[in-house]
This record gives sequence, C-alpha cells and structure tokens, in this order.
Amino acid sequence: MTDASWDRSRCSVAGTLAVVGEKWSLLVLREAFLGVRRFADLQRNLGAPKAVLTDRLATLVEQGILRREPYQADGERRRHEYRLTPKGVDLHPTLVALMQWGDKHLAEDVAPLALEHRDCGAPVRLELRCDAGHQVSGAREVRPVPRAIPVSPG
Amino acid sequence: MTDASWDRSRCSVAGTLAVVGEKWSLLVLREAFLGVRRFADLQRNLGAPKAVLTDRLATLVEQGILRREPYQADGERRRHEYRLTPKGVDLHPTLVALMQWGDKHLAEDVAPLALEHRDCGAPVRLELRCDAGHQVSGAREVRPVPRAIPVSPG
DNA sequence: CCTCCTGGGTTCGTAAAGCGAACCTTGCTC
DNA sequence: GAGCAAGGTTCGCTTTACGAACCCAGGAGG
Repeated sequence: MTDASWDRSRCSVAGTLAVVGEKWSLLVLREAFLGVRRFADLQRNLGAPKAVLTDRLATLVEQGILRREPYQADGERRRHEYRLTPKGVDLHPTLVALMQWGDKHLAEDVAPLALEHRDCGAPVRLELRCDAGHQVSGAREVRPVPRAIPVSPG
Repeated sequence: MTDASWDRSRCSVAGTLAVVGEKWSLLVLREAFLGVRRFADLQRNLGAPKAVLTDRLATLVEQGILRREPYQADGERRRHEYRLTPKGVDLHPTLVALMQWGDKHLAEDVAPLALEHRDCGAPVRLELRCDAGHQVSGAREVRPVPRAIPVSPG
C-alpha cells in the first residue's frame, strides 16, 4: 500500500498525457521536430484525417506547444504554419525516449532514424543522471518520493 | 521537403505509440513503476473502467511489457499480479520524460513526485548526451538522420 | 450448508472520438 | 473567369471509452 499513498490526480505524467496523449498529438510533434510546419505536409506525412489534424493542431496551439505563424511563399497566398514554442521544444526528450524504446524493441533491422550531435556527429541518447553527477543505470536505482498531500499518517 | 524524405511507416515513435499510446497504457505503467501490481489497486488508483483496464493489461502482457504472475496472499485465494518485464522497465525514461515536462509546465506549486538516486539521494533527471561524452543542451543541437529507404535521388 | 465478501473479471447500452469522403473558401495563375 | 491548391469544415459511419450491472471463485462466518 505504501507506494499508492499520494495524490494521483495531480500527477505530472497524467497531466502531460492529458495535453499530448491523444492520438496523433505526439506524431504531429515528431513532424514538428523534423521541421515540418505546414498543414498539408503534416497531413501527407501522417495520414491522419484532416478533421483530427485540425483539432490536434488547435489543441497544441491552445496549450502553447505550437504557435501559428503567418508566412508567404513566392507567388502564393498568405498562409500560416505551425512552429514549436519553447514549451513544445521541451517535449523533445519525450519523443527521443519513445524513439529509443522503439529502436530497441521494435526495429526489425536497423533504427530508421538516427540522432546525432550537430557539433561532433556522434550518436545521441538519453541518460538518467543525478545532481551529484552519477549516471543512473536503471529504474531500480531511482526512488520515487511523493511530495504532496500525503495520506494522514497513523 | 528534405526533412520529409524518409519512411514514416516504420518510425519508432509511431511504433512505440502503437504499443503503449492508447489511453491508460502509460498510466498503468506509471503505477507499475510505483510498485502497484494488483488489478484492484490499479483500478482504484487510476479510476479507469475495468473493461478498459482489463484490455490494456492484456495488451501489455501480449506485448511483453508486463507479465502475469501468480501469487498467494495469506488465507486468500490464488490470484495473479502484473509485473514489469525488462522490456517494460525500458519504458522508464519515457515516463520520466513525460513527468519532467509536466513538472515544468503544469505543476502549480511543486512537483508532486520527486525522483531521487537511491544511492545518494540526489534528484534525478533525464539528459541528452552524445557518445563523445558531450552534454547536448537542446533539441536544436540534435540532427535527425534518416537511415532507411531514402526516396530515390533525382 | 448457506450466505456474504472480495478480487478479478465480462457484458451491456450509451457517449465520445476517430475515420474517409465530400464540400467550402480564399486567393493565386492562366 | 476557370482551374487549382492550401487549409479547413461537415457529414455519416465505425471504433473506442465509459460506468453500471452482472458473474464467478473461494475463503470467512454463522
């Protein structure tokens, strides 16, 4: 029972999923990180229904994860594109985490997309570290500590 | 157009989301990482409908993320509990990433759950690093490099 | 023995979300 | 002024989520 004694209703995992946990949301953000910004390109790359995509984009804009910016291509009408805000950029590790898991457990041959450090070209990966500088090798080395509104102690 | 030129259908992000992207799946895993293993506890903590929970658990077991293990409590009937497999444990960074984002962007006062290094008690966080040992400060320092089946070059 | 209780489900009917196809609108080119 | 394309909206259908009710096994208690 010990580990159940904190208030799930304000859990950050749940909160984040409430914002980006719907179908397509994270895939839209994947595209955003790949530099895709226009509705039609998103729609083509994702294969999502337009209505759903419209709705997801609106939600992400509303949440401050994307922003809608006007742009003007040569000899074309004024349109707008969707770009990541800093708040959206902060979701990068989440996507990397999902990608790394898929690369390890789903890839049939080789990972379809590599991430490399722009400065040195070396492959990039996510790591857990503590503030004392130790690398944390796995989940078992991490202790979750509830902070808010503990169940009234006996 | 450059960044759109690889095969999304085998994207690891999409693949991972296909496995754990449904509603409740990641929250079930959150509970698993907190040590919750029994159906009734999961149901109580999550507030998910039983039918959905049953279905998610079955999917996660099928996918090799959880395993169903028999156990026997004192003076009770033989039941089974759900435990993370190594494949499931590998989803830890994903949950940490979601949590960190929520802690930063949704928390009203203080993060409801802290993670600390079991050995030294220091707070733990996710970091991007390259194999050359550099810390990668943000998404902009990462270059995505498609590897599979590029569009036939002109 | 019969009933209650509890964990772990299944079965329902309804409400919401996702879906593809069709349609609309704006403003460009021809 | 016809055609086209981006970026949507609308529509009807299918799938999924939902909560409430029910079921089943087995130990406890009378």
